[in-house]
Amino acid sequence: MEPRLDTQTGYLLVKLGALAGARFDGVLAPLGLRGRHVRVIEEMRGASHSQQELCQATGLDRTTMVAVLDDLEQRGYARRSRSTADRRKHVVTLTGAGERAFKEAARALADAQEAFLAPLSAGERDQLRDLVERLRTTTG
Amino acid sequence: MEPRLDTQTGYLLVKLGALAGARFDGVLAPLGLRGRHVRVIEEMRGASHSQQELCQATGLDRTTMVAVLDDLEQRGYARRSRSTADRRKHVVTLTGAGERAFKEAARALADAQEAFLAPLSAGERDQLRDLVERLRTTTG
DNA sequence: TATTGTTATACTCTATAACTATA
DNA sequence: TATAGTTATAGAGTATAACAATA
Repeated sequence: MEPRLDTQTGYLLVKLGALAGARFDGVLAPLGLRGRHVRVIEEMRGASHSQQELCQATGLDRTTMVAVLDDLEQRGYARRSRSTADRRKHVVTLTGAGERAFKEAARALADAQEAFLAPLSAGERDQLRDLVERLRTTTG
Repeated sequence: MEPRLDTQTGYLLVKLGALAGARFDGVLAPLGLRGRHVRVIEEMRGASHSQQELCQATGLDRTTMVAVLDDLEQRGYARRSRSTADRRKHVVTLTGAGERAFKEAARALADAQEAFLAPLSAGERDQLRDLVERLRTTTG
């Protein structure tokens, strides 16, 4: 007899990932953000990028990027301006408010992660991180 | 400076879970099944159930269950019949073809999991399974 | 002709609610 | 009136393709 699917590592990984994702979404929601916004902002920090470059860095497609930047611009977290070098491109820059929003989001996410991993000891968390990272870089 | 989000355990867990889910979906697709179908079939094995009971066992809601059972019935993997005890209920039973399809799917999933976890040693897989399981039962 | 950003369209999912047939 | 199953509808999410402006 086959072992129950829901006792297997693969299934557990899928479920745990979904659970973690929901937690993180829930933490960002009160800030009016979603994961993708945070990832895009993180990418913008320190330097300006074209939308194209942001797409490559984050893996979002360009139509999604338009919507994300619309959101960020509307909240005053980012600004778009035409590139003088290539007028097809938009130079996207992070505002001070955007930087502050990122810090707040990063803190909230770190707290949520801390709570999520709380059942494990420090050593076990390191183990988990190592195993997961290796799977992701090797398998994925 | 904050550490990159994509180097953190929580983020890695979310991504790895999504990756594993995509793999498993990909393995089931050629069989014309999705995860939910397999979970429902697994629940039906050995005993008959009402749709309601299948919903409780799998966490699917009843409108989704209708679609899943439509699929399974169309493929000849399941049959619905009126309960004589309570004619509102459908007694759902697994067919021989359904049982065979389940075995095939379970094997394909086991192979996919094996490949997915291949970068880890047997001991590390046990570790991973233990850590993930504990997180899921404690945190989730 | 190709590229950047944008908009429009269509498709999938899901969640809700309305409907039927029984109880 | 409540329950089991079904169907219909609407909303969000995503992916594709068409479009405008530059190059």
